[in-house]
Amino acid sequence: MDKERIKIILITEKHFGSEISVSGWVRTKRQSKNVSFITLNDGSTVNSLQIVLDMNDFDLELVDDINSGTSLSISGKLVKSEGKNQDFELIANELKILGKSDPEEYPIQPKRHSFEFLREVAHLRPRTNTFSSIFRIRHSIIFAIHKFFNDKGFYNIHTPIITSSDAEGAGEMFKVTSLDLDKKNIDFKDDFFSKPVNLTVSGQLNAELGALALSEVYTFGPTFRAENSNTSKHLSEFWMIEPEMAFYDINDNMDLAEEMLKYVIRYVLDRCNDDLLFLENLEKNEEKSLPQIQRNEYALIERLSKITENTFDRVSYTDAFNILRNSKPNKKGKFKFKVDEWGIDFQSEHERYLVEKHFKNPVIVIDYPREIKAFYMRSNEDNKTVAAMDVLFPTVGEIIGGSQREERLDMLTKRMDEMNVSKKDLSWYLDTRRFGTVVHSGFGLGLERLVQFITGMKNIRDVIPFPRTPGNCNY
RNA sequence: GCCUUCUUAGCUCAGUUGGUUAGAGCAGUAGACUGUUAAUCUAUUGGUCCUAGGUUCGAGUCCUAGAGAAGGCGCCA
Repeated sequence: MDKERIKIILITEKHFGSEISVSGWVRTKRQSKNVSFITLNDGSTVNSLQIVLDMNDFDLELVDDINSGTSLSISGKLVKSEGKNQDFELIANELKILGKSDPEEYPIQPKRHSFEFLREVAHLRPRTNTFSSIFRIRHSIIFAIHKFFNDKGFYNIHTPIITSSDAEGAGEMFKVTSLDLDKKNIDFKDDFFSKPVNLTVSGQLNAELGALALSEVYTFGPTFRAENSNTSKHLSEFWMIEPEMAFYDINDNMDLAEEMLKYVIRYVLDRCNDDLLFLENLEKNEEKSLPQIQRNEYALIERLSKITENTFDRVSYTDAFNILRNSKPNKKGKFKFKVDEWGIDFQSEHERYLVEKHFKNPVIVIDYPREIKAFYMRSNEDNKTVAAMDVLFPTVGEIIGGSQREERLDMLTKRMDEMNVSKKDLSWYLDTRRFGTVVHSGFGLGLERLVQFITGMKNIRDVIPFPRTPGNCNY
């Protein structure tokens, strides 16, 4: 007898009419005198398998012990369903309870729970349709990213998680130590690495070393930021993809970013239709209680399809600045931060206006003022801007930040001096410019922000299995 | 970190200008039911109204402080 996962049973007909065995967790049970129904899910798909129990064949005591959350192993015959909501059902002839679930204690009920409540039981939320869908889609996104780069000949390199570099300026870092912090007069020379070290905030500088040897590389690793950020778009621990390519200028960099995002979204559209449909319906139901203006103009799957079909808009910082300065909300004083002086950094409200109101399309903004960007970005001819690029998406905002890197040693060291970045600490980085430097580019993609966009989830804490945020590190 | 709002049963929520013994649906429990679909029907258990002070004859409701959460903002991916 075949032991099979529910996904295979439901999408192929190969088991129809035969004896099979399945295992999974009970979603609901509907019990009556002569016949009972169990909705069984094993996480392989958002869809569940209906199990039919003829009550003449089973002890009442056994069936009474089956509740939401109970794990079961069942053998039976797969037949055409007499009910309306499913094509197949399993007529059970053997049933074994693997693990009981006390219905008075089990927090997941067969009803709608708030995401806030499910965050408090994050260890059990993968048992819900919503979160199992999200985590299956998250897997497909991860897999598609690796496949995209592998198919293009990129090499995946692991950049360090513990780092002695703190010159990247990407935010507050978590310190890593094996010292007893209760002791006074701590000297980091006595610490494990004989110096202070941190958790990484970016693999970029290390990835550049790889690119300047293997030409095209990418990192895909955890990233840690100790910023006290309390928003629906920030995590203290998240996953970042950072491709880094030798012989790519800023235009090649933009082309790659756009191609990658479209590839990944297409991949998910092609393979996760059931999960996307489920999330789309969830979103529609949520939006019913919202005023029209707060609802999405297009349903989830259509939003994703549009991304893959249309070319991203590309605009220089200066042009975007002029669009914003001349925009209605700016003239009417609707922006909290007025757009009046060239050189300001765009705020969330400005990015959202560009993407959602002006272009109504993903936008890549390039050539930002040098003063608001990092030291390693390549200076443009105008001596005012750098070859930076930010990919802005609807709802989630900045999904990618990247640049062409400054490959000219004299220009790079000049910027480091101006911005007080230690040349001594980064001498290994400068060596790439001393020995066979080349034009190169790269960018960073926040995995969770992409998952957020693709699943339509409003809060980033709901697209990572175990979210870490200020004051919150459980499980 | 800042601003705003919220915290009532296991969950989702109602609770009037401060006024008897704080309610509903779902879940749970007991029973009924020949095919259900978050099954249905009957009965029923369940409360530190976030915490600590205060005002008042009287506080779920008003005030102060604290804790936690959500949304927005900043920092960024």
